[in-house]
Amino acid sequence: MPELPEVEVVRVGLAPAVTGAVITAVTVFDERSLRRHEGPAEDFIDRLTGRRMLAPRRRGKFLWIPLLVEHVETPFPEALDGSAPEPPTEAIVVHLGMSGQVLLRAPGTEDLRTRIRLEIEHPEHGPLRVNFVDQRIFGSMSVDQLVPTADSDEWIPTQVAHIARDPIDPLFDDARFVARLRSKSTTIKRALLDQTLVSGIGNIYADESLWAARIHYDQPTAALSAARIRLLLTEVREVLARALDEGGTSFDAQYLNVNGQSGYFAHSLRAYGQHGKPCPRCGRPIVREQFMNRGSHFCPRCQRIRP
DNA sequence: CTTTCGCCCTGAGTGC
DNA sequence: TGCACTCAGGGCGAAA
Repeated sequence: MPELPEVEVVRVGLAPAVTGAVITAVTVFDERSLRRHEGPAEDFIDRLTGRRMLAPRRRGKFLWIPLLVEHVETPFPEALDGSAPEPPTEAIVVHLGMSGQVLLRAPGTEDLRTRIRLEIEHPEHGPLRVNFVDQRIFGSMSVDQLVPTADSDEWIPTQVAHIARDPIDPLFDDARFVARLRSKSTTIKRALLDQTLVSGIGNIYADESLWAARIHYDQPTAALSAARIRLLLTEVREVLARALDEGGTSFDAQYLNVNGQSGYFAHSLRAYGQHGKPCPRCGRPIVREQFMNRGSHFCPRCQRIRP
């Protein structure tokens, strides 16, 4: 399941190939991968063909590539006097969902279950192919408008505007996160998975972070001290940083990074998928329980609900 | 308003 | 061997 580290690996891998490149052709093999695009496939294709891409950006699990404005006719008279170039107003937004992959390929390369394909031309690297592959089709590509953020100079896609900053974002507000958690009537894993509170965390890194912080997944957040939430944030960052160091962790063998290389680093997981195996801290078997229609893995000795 | 729930989706794996 | 069934879960709209 691609979470923040996997998406960041894709962003970093994609950056040198797409930044400055022009999209020369677009093929949509499965319109279901455009579920987040407003408009038909023809609109998606028309908006992208001929456009030049800028450096890819990311927030949480969302990835987007801003598109340079290259109008033949100048829309605003004041731009005629050689003023600064227009900032990008649109972007390609990519979400990998459960099984999405962005594969950077030589021209002509085919990949099984390619849903969308971009042919691009880079000024230095020449022609390349970007295959968006997605087995379960929970992921998507779309063209979206960029809108200003309230707390910085950057612009983000409208689809991403409601998503909170992620824990490794320098502008992530720890104090605000603590305050929001403590004021909610919810439990901690729900909160970690709520992308409007903190983004980028999915089921794997939620379980890993909670194990590291010794917090039970169903612990009510209102009963957590500010210090304990701050400890959890520290562990979240530690877990994400370790996964980033390893190039993006995923238990899912089908996860491939941008070059098609496997990103499988299951050996670093301490709780997720480890049910029946001894807890690396106390030796008691890790337990798996159903929670929110997904699996929750935890140590029943180290992680207990506190009043 | 806040919180929870159900749906989307497919191929690998399992059991009879 | 073949077939029916289960499982994985991110995000979002609708319901409570």
